Amino acid sequence: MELQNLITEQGVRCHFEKGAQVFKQGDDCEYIYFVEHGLLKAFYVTASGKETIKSFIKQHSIIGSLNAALRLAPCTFSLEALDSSVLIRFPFSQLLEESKRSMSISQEVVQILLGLALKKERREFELLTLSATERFNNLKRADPELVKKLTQNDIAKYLGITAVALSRIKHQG
Amino acid sequence: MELQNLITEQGVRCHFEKGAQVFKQGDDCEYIYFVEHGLLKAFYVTASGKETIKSFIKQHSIIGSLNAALRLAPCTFSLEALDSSVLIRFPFSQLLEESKRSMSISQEVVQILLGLALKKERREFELLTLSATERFNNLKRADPELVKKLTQNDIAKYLGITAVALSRIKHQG
DNA sequence: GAGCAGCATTAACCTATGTTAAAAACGCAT
DNA sequence: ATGCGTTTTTAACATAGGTTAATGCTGCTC
Repeated sequence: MELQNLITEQGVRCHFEKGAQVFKQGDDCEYIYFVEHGLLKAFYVTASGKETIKSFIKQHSIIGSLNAALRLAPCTFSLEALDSSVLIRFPFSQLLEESKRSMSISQEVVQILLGLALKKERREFELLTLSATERFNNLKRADPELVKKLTQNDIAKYLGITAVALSRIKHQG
Repeated sequence: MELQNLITEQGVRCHFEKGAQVFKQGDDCEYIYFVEHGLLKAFYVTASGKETIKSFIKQHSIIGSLNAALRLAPCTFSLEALDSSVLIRFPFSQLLEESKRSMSISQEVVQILLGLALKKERREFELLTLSATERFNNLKRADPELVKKLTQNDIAKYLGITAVALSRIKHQG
């Protein structure tokens, strides 16, 4: 857990109230954030103003816009606290530097990226092959606690449908 | 390019004719494959028999089922040659071992995983926020050559729609 | 160049989800 | 408990995409 120590010791702890934005789509933000506690949502807003949620971020996960962290482009999504949250911010470039110096950090980075890739693959699978109803049932099964905490609106935006459609799904025969 | 050498020298070269399956959904397959040349598709088949394409794999990319490679579960998708293809197969566990021994290999693995995560993120974004028409236009823009080579059916399965719907999209006003 | 196989298009109808708007339920502050 | 703002549900209608089946096109093979 060398990486954990590095981030906790050298990172900057930031507090965000419910509703506060950590970064916004279009920002330059070269940090990654470790969630000490709280709950957040990462979401896209399309040109027409429609919001869709990429993922919910819980305690002890790491989040950041890869595009922005790698300095390839501005953030592709926004990050907002759904509950009062404490994050530790750490420059991604520094993480990559450290990973070049320390074998064990490099290994931890590999593990984190593998975990990320697995999660993204599961999400891609669901979006590509399941109906909204099936995706909703999956989410309830995978994380019932989370479903209880969220508004219908945020659940719907995560599933890629509207709150109206979600309400129909929940009450259909 | 230490990793490249490792794979080319110690991996096993395999030839697949058009239509041949490299591995099938449900298989145990702990290898990753480097595509020396050719074109392949990675796809899911649902319980009801519907096929959806996860990605097309071109020359010089690396492909494998992460779930299977990490020995967490059987392959979640199948891999099939769309053209006669030459792949070099390499055990994923060995790659992780080597990456523990060599800093530069570990760094290359990080780079590959970062690239993979970026690609998955783009795909997730498209599936979540764009209509089938927009996804089709994106694909044409991003890789017109690929679009020319594929059948309408495979393009549709990649977009998450049917060939009938794709035909409508192409010919609509 | 006739016949066949595989792919692409078209048409008709069906279903899931979107949109808008109104009504109902809930949750908090006083 | 009352009232207000927010969230959820319901309803009515619109649209994208699915399903099935028929038709048309392309390129082989003989």
